[in-house]
Amino acid sequence: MSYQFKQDATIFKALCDEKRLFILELLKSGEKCACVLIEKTNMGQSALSYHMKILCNSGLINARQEGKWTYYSLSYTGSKKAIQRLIDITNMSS
Amino acid sequence: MSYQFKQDATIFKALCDEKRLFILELLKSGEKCACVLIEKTNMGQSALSYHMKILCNSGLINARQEGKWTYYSLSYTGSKKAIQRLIDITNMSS
DNA sequence: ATATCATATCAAATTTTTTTGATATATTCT
DNA sequence: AGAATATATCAAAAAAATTTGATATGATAT
Repeated sequence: MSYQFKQDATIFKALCDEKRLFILELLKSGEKCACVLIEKTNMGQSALSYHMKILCNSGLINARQEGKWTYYSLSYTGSKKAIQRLIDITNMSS
Repeated sequence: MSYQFKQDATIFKALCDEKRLFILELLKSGEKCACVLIEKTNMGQSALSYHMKILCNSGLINARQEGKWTYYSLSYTGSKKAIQRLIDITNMSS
């Protein structure tokens, strides 16, 4: 399998889980601290950390460290790229 | 988790596997019979059938029966919907 | 310096997804 | 009708993803 397929799979893997979709939904209203996400999602701390890593690796979100807190936000660039890839994959560019 | 998250997860689940991305790539050049996909993907028959079911359920592809053959093709409607959902999820509509 | 807090990482347990081989079903061919 | 073919489905095995609890790391507060 090509590098492109691997890359694309990583992007859409991030989107194929309901909990991660809920996290993205929460981020639509703006940057959130991990602690807020833990609270709103009712997830354990390490489970949230696991999901945030998958989301970060996909490029769909950005992480920012501030002291002992980590803030997450939707990535404009990552989102644009994901949409473009989906358009390509589904042949909707032609 | 809401119905919408479940629906969206089903769409992106279809896209998070390299083999399914390869199948979609093959379909970009037009409708293909299952037997052709088996050949080009080097998959077992039942494995292909499994993946095609996931792709069909996502709405991204259409299946058409003709005699003993099944033909698959990209779904324009499904693709458009998937792209729209991704735009929504990533807040790129605003 | 020590204690506390937020988050990351690890390993084991659990759950979900995928593969494989066998069988079922429906269609065509003889 | 009986044989052959294409695909779907099932159940078991294998592989991958997720959860959980414990521990590590690094920052702030006392």
